[in-house]
Amino acid sequence: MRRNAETGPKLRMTRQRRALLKAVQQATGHPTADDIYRIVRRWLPHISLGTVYRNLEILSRHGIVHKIELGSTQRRFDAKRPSHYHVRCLGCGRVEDVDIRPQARLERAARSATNYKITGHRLEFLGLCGRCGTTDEQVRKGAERGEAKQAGA
Amino acid sequence: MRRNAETGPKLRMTRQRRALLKAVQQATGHPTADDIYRIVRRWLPHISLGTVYRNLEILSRHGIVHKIELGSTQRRFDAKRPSHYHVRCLGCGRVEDVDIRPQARLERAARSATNYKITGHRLEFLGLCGRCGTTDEQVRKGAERGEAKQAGA
DNA sequence: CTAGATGCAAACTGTTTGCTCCGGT
DNA sequence: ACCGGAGCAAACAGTTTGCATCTAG
Repeated sequence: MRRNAETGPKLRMTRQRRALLKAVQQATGHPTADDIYRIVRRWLPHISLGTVYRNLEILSRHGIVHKIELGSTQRRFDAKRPSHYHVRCLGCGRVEDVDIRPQARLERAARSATNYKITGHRLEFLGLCGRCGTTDEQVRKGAERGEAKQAGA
Repeated sequence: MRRNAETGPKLRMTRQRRALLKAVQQATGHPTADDIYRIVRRWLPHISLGTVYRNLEILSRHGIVHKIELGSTQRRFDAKRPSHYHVRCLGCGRVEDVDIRPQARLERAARSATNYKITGHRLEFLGLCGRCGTTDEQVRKGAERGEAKQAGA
């Protein structure tokens, strides 16, 4: 099943596709596939998780939603927006946007430091959110769960 | 089994632990747990994958090896070295180091842009390695496999 | 009408864990 | 001798896939 990533076969706008899109857009933060599944089931109780994954994948391939693959093994998605960076709370795992403009200079630097054709970059900050930052307890819990804690990975 | 992430109980230097360490250090690039498993079995044919994971986790908790969790859902490890950045080839998936010093300014910027206690960051570049950069074919393959391709995730 | 999409369930991959026996210190 | 560690297998979480059936265009 050869398929060109850019143009692909024609997409059909099905009920579930529309619902998925709506869910991703209305979801605050950066929902996981499962979060989205739960939301969409409010409108389409019989939608299957497979459909959610399939569509999230397709939509992200078409640049309509954005797939986030950083830290942890679980993916998160968000409505496609201009590139931006994220913070991940080491305590509770939540992910939020960081309002810093993408630094083209980083890619320039990487370009001259490697022999790769650099096409992009991902930057994620690690730390403690307001809620978790006060207790500190969760950091250890996080560390025990195996969440990374050092910089510059 | 409460366990302090920083100090922990005393570590025992077992045969398999030593082998694991050796494997991580001698492995070129950034091996996955499974790569390491294969290497170590050359010396300890009966070591179990569980042991590999357990130790990699422990060693990384103690800052002896470095766990990389970026892109893809599979983890990679390397011998602990000063923090550094990585490039991931969108064609073949290989991961290499990028020789750029960690940018403290990024964390400073994130600190003022959020209300998180920022403790670190991870930066990964995406692109095509020398081998894949020429064909371009693999990019589409990568896209089909679902590898991300846009920046600033 | 028909290629593409869905639902469902089974399969997979990578990782974690319970348990019992083993071996560093 | 003690207690952390090893081996093994079963359990998990997240994601993917095969197949028969449906549906948007």
